[in-house]
Order: sequence, then C-alpha cells, then structure tokens
Amino acid sequence: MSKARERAVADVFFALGDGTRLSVLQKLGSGGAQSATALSDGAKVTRQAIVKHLQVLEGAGLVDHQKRGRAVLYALKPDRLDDARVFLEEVSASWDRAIERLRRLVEDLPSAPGPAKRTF
Amino acid sequence: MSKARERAVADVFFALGDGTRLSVLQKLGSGGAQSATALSDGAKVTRQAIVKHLQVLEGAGLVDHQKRGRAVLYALKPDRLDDARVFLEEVSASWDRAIERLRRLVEDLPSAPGPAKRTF
DNA sequence: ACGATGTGCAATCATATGGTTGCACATCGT
DNA sequence: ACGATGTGCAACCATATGATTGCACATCGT
Repeated sequence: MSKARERAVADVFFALGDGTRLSVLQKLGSGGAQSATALSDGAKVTRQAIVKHLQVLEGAGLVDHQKRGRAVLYALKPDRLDDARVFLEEVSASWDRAIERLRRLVEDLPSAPGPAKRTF
Repeated sequence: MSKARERAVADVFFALGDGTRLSVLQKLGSGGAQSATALSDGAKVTRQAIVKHLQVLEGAGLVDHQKRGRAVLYALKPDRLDDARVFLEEVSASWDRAIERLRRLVEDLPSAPGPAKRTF
C-alpha cells in the first residue's frame, strides 16, 4: 500500500476515533446536510467545537461544505469512507489468514522433534 | 447503537488512526506474534514508544499479550476489528441511503411549485 | 434601516498524546 | 555465578487536541 494512501486511511480513522465526531456524522446521515449551528443544537459542546470537528472531518474527506446564503451546510461525502471500509475488509482478511497460519503451525506439530523453539 | 458499543468502536478507530500503530499491526499480521523489542527493530521510534502503542491497541481490543519466559509476545485479536468493520459497513450503507434520498428529493422536484424552500 | 441570526477569527486553557531517557528488575544461556 | 538480553516503571518534554469565550462581520426578514 502506498505511503500516501496509508496516511489518508489513518486520517479517516483518526477522524472516526472521536465520539463527538461520530455523532456529528450520524446526525448528518439521518438529518441530511446541516449547518454547524444546527448540528450543535442537541450537542454537549459549543458551536465552535462542532466547527472544529467538521474541519477535521472535512480534512479527512468525510464531509464537504457549501455556502448557502449566510449559512454553511455540511454534507456527507462517502468516497473516503468507502476507502476505509475496503481497507478494514482487507486487513480483516489478512488477519484471518495470519491466524489460520498460526493455528496450522501449532496443530500440525503436535509431537514435534523435541522442545523446539516455538516460532510464535 | 448502545453508548458503550459506540465508545468501543470509537476506541478502535482511534487506535487505527495512527501511522505507527498501523505499521505495528501490519508487522503483527505478516510476522506473527512478536515482542515489543522485535517490533521496534525496523521502526523509527523507541521500544518504549512501541510499548505504549501496543497498550493503546490492547486497550482497544485489537491485540493481546502473553508472557513467554522473559519475553512478552503480542498477537492480533480480530474480534473488535470485525466490530469496526461491520460498523463501517452499516454506516456506509446508511450514507448511501441518505444520499439517495437527497438525490430523489432533488430530482423528483424538477419544476416544483415556486422557488420553494430547499430542504437541504 | 435595524435587529436577529449565522459565521469567522483569535486568544486562551487544560489535558491527552507521542516520544524520549535512565535505571531497576527478571530471565536466559553458558 | 555472571553477563547478555528483554521488560517495566517513572520522570520528563514538546506538541496536538478538544473545548471555551469574546467579538467582529455578513446576511436575512421585516
């Protein structure tokens, strides 16, 4: 995997790794495009905090914005999320293979020659 | 989704949102269970830094450890990763639906009654 | 024109994060 | 027993992160 892509994926995961940002994303998913003020309505934090989170999300490519008069509407942008999803699926499959390899390594040597060095 | 589960998922994403931790996970996936010292071998950071990252990963449930003599071996633990993968798949599907709803909303009203308020 | 509403920007703050170093402790091989 | 190797712990540091507040600026409705 290219370094750039790895960085992009890490950015997406970083953006997802915060409870406030997760709930912002859920609001955007269920309520459609909304302004920072609207998003901060039920939230426990300030509008400014929400704005900062939206900037993080936008930096990760999960969201984009558009001016609409005096309001700024933020909307979901699924591309990068798909990237992250695919990444997780690949890693998951890779882990399954790794763990299967290990399982076989252990089971195929039930009475191996001596107390040999375990290749953990 | 329960608050606790949401928190757990956020923890997993947080753990994945760091380049060093991602490469640690990749080493564990391709090289099998390894000690912190082994993992810090080609790395740009200290063993102690790797240890801290391993603790984060273990806190998120992505890894577990096991003492083996004087060594401590860390290994992948796929359960929580699967949770995160499923979460992403659900969110992704949810976004697709939301965006499809929006698309229809726009296209089904090509010459709607007057310059009605756009429900962005 | 004017007040209400929505943003943007900057300063500030507490805490978390990522990283290092130094040293004590445990365990292995010989 | 003894040196080599692998861990664990604690202190410490610079920077990032999450959040707040105050105020200026833009835009809407009437």
